[in-house]
Amino acid sequence: MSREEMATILEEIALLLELKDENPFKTKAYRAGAETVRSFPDDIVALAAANELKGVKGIGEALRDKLHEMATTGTLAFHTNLRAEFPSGLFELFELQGLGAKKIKTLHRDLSITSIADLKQACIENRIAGTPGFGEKTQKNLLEAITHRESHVGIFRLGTVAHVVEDLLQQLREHPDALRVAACGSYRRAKETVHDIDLLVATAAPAELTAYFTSLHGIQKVLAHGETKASVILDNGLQCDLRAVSNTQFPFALQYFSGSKEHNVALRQLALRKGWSLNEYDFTQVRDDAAPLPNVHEEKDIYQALGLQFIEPELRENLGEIEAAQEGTLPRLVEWSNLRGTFHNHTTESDGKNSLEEMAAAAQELGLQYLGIADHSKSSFQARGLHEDRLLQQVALIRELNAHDKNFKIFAGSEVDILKDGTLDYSDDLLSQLDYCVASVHNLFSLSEEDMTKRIIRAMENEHVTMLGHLTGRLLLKRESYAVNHSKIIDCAAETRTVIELNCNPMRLDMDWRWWHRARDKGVLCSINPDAHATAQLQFLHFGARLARKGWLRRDDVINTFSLEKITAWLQQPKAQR
DNA sequence: CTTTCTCTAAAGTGCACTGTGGCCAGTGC
Repeated sequence: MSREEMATILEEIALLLELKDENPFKTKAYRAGAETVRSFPDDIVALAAANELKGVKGIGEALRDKLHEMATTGTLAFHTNLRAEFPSGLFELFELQGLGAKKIKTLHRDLSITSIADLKQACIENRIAGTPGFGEKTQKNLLEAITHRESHVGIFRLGTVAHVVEDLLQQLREHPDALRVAACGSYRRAKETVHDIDLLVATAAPAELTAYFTSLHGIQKVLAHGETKASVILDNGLQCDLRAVSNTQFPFALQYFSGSKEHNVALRQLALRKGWSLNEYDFTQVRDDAAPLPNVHEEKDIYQALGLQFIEPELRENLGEIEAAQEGTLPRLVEWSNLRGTFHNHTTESDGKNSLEEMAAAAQELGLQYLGIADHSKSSFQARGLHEDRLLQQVALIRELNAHDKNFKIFAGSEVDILKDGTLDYSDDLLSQLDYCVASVHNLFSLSEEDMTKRIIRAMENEHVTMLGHLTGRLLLKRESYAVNHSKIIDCAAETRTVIELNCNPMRLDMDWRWWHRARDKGVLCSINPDAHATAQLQFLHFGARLARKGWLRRDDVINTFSLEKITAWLQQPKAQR
């Protein structure tokens, strides 16, 4: 049994105990146990099997025994028995906004509802309103939550698919007949969410490659399997297509299947003007007076033949990139390797999983020169936000650690809550003692657009606010953005010299890439921040770089490409002069 | 269920919002 499986079972037990109305602290202990298992810095499965978990914080006698049972037998009787008490469909009900254990229990007990499908039917038949604890409004809200969820079935976050895709690519590359391998489609264009994955392989033996592909590990179902194309559903429900083409067709197929559709339509029109037709396999002459066909070995040759600069995949949305490529004015996009540090990260002081020292070590290992620590402020109770004295202690510790290391620097900051009226959770005096500050909204999401915009603008006007955190608060495929006027925020950021964060936690990717081009043109600077709550999450910076590219950002538009010397001096300047 | 200012029993993030049902309960951050 894997570490992840053990953690998932503990989490499931927590849900089941909630349904049984157990002591809330008991359920919390199981959830905490799941987290401990996930982030344990050693081989916890082996330790559990050997019964050597005594003394691990958060794992007491009961969890120790259960982990031992799972690690040795592969199952847990306690869990199996508990599961048998409830229908399995109940679990999906937890995914609906507004439903928790208590209400699910009532729905199950009073209305025999055991799945989302049941619930939907009951809402439509008006059977929910009138049940104790449920009224007209709740029924309407539930129906909306179900609709919202349905419209997102089959959509996946970039962060969810990235490692699956990279794994499939690696397996394909290992096949001796695979000459070139690539992922295309919206994944290659770095869309924040994707519907499916398009893989491409150049080979002289297409049938062997498609057969190999359909037999790979992690495939739930084969939808179609032909000579040059195969479609499968992966274990996580994601559809994945493979196309096998010849080596000469490869650049055309790569270009074609990378899209976007709109970008390709515009490209084909350009080709027609030269007398060529462009499809997924080659150029062909369609007029007698056509120019001679170009030699194409790589994707960039296609763009060159059409009189264009090479257009990076992230930009291919037909949002001005073709015109810019004709004029030769495409930006040189920022790259992951340009990043020297990052600013919005948490530690165990608030809701992070790793200590200050561990986070700093991980950042160094990643090749960064500096790391900004921005734990939550006191109003974020749920995240164990820091009161003034704890923040000052943290600052002192950071100063002390910095004194020992000349090659790496920790910046002392805070993710300070923007309160309802736009004032901040700490005094100006305290904020002035920090190296920088990220200001974020964490509550009262239902304010009107006008009030929310005013609230955020007031915060940006504070001279101590270096940057604005996750502008819209969205959680991709889970929670809508709160209402906020992007244009006004961008204008204000330009005026007040407030940096806007590109929060690159794959759940957020906020501010949205569609706004960055405009912000950049107004002179707004970007900070790519992983919002890391654990050392491994510093890797989210990879997604950040890709989304920044998608937003047309160059190296100099992103402050965490600045060297340690430059960023140190930059932070010390008064905000108005940055 | 775990931890501890412990040795057997108590304490364990706390507030705001929504909607329902009569001044509270459930959910979410």
